[in-house]
Amino acid sequence: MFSIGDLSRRTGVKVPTIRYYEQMGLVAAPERSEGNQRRYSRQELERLAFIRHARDLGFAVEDIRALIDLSGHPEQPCGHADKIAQEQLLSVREKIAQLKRLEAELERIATCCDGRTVGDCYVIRALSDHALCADEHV
Amino acid sequence: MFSIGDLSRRTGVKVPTIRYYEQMGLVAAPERSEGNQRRYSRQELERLAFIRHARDLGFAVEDIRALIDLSGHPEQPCGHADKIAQEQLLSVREKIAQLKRLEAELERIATCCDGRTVGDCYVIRALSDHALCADEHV
DNA sequence: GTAATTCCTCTAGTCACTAGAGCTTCAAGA
DNA sequence: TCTTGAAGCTCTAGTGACTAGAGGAATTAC
Repeated sequence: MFSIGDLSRRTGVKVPTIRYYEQMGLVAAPERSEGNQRRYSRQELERLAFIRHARDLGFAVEDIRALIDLSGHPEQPCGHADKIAQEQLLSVREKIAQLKRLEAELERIATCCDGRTVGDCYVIRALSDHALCADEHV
Repeated sequence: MFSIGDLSRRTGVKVPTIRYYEQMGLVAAPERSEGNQRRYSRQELERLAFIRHARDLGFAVEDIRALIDLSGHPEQPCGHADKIAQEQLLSVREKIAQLKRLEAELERIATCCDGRTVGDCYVIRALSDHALCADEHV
């Protein structure tokens, strides 16, 4: 039996976050001690580790809920789980592409400034005048 | 004189967002028409464009507030503006690195699944068992 | 003159937590 | 056994950067 603090240390999920997940229905409400404190089993530890892992990978809470539902039905075809993962991969790739565009422009902006005062600061000018942008971001 | 809708169309910032920026003090409260509708000058259009541009580049509202303050004092040294931009560049690079790690793992997870049911679905198994991860993400 | 569009304020919701107040329980040492 | 300090409890409210909707007023186009 683990206390909520044990669970937190073992999974790296903060204590208030565990309680929040319980409220959201992502983890079930566990047993309680005589003094009303949460007591978790190994199964619940594993589920929380699953959630942590999926959150680390950027899955939304709703996706995780779907994946948990799926994992409770091991006889079903797994196309759905696959689809969720594929979509997540796509969205990560989009974010990377977007951030790379930003990186390029920020590089240009942040390394060009050789002015001495704000009046001729390239950062400020570049932000004021979109025409200075090499290409459209977003 | 522009209505809030004109401003929105010209800058690409949504109408409620413009009002939100006003509430946050990022743009000044503009003049009003006889019927109490907002009327903006070209100067305010430009400031909003500046904000839009900075947001596109991922600057936080607080950063933008600092940049606006700076741009109001053109005689000051621009080290601060430069610093904000440099920090933003660093944080974008960190995000890219992080997302690339996620991409790699998701790729592995999402392309390996040749199981037919959830019971042997690689997606679910990989999420359940962190040991299947090639390397630590986060 | 009227109808459609745009505008107004206000409250509340989004996501995934995080912080804090005020209280109770638990575990370890004396 | 007592005490003390850490950890737990519930509850409300705050974060960032918007977004949605209600209910009404002003503006614009025909």
